[in-house]
Amino acid sequence: MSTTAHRPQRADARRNREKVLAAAAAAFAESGLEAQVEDIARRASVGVGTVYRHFPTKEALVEALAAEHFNKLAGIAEGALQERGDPWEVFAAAIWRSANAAATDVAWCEIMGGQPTAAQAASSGQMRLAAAMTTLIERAQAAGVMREDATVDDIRTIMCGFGHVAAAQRAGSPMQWQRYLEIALDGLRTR
Amino acid sequence: MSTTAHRPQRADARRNREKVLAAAAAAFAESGLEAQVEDIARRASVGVGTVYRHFPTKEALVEALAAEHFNKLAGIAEGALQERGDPWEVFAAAIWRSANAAATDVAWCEIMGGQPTAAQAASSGQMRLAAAMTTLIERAQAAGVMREDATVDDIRTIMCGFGHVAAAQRAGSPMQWQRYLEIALDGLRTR
DNA sequence: CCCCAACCGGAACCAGCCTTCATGTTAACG
DNA sequence: CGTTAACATGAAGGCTGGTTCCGGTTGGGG
Repeated sequence: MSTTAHRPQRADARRNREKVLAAAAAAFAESGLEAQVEDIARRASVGVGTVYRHFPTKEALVEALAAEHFNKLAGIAEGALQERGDPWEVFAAAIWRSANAAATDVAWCEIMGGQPTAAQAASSGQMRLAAAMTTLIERAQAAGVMREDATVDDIRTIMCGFGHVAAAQRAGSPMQWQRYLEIALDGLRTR
Repeated sequence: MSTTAHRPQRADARRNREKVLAAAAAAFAESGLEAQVEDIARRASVGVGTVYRHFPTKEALVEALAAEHFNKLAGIAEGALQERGDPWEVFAAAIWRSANAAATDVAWCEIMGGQPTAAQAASSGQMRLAAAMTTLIERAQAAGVMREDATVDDIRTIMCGFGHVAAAQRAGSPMQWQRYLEIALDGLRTR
């Protein structure tokens, strides 16, 4: 009565799960969150039913990818914690790295741009990201290179704006989000 | 064969058109662009068919309101052109006035945040807004109080981000868009 | 090799929402 | 007041896109 996992998971099932995840990542990256489940299934060479076997809902799929994204962002921020040098440069470089990672992925931008779901807010990636960012900010402020009143929420807000700008202008002027970041970062710096 | 307007428009028709427009403005302001046509009709005490008699499509209704909004923004910017005083203060005040006008109107924020449709881009409001903004920017730059490389497109981008931030966070922290603007404006200023 | 639970496929289903249309009503001109 | 074209109504239509479900398939333990 304890071995619920006598037949844990079939090999092909696991394989399909990965295919779906990869296909979803590609579809969302290209078309944003409005990519259709059927398109994802097609890319994975799988029926829609299979997608739903592995993820109860389209949103669950999004959530899974969002978690991945936030983990990557957390990784970038935590990496920056290790770096030596001018705290401002360290902070700014982390932001630029994050932006560059997200900019080519429409869904990633949209996730950053939208307000986080309950699931996201509680995800470990978000927590780690917020923690690392807080330290980066404090260090920069201690060195007197970042405005004293800046908070993690401000960064979140700026990155939210970034996400929208990058997602919205993927058709128009492609590099406008870089200008956006230049200006916003300048606004965070001490003068 | 010239008088196509023998019976130009019935009085009640004109009245209904206004009711629809007002109802749409209210519905969009409250629920954003995803407000439903049926809701608009209900608010106007009118059938959906009547809405479609006056506006061929929901999008046309949005377009009409968008034009109104851009005219208001143009008015604000042109008003600023008349003002005396530090060009930075004049510019910044115009931005704040615009933001405050839009912030309580979800659809307005979404319109600012989305990329402009062809119709919008060609609207007289947009043109006037861009023209006035350009002058405000040039004056500030001439006075040495705004970064030299700033352009109208940068302002557009920043206001696009603003729209999204304000619309996205209407549920969460309500005043975060103000922080956003503070920082972005600081980034535009000369240090 | 057999068998069964796990798994797959994709047509059918369903809900939300914009739009149309056939029918009934009304302003306004003569 | 009669006539008519303009107008209003809201149920029905149709499209889009997520989700379900059942008949068929298959991995893998015995």
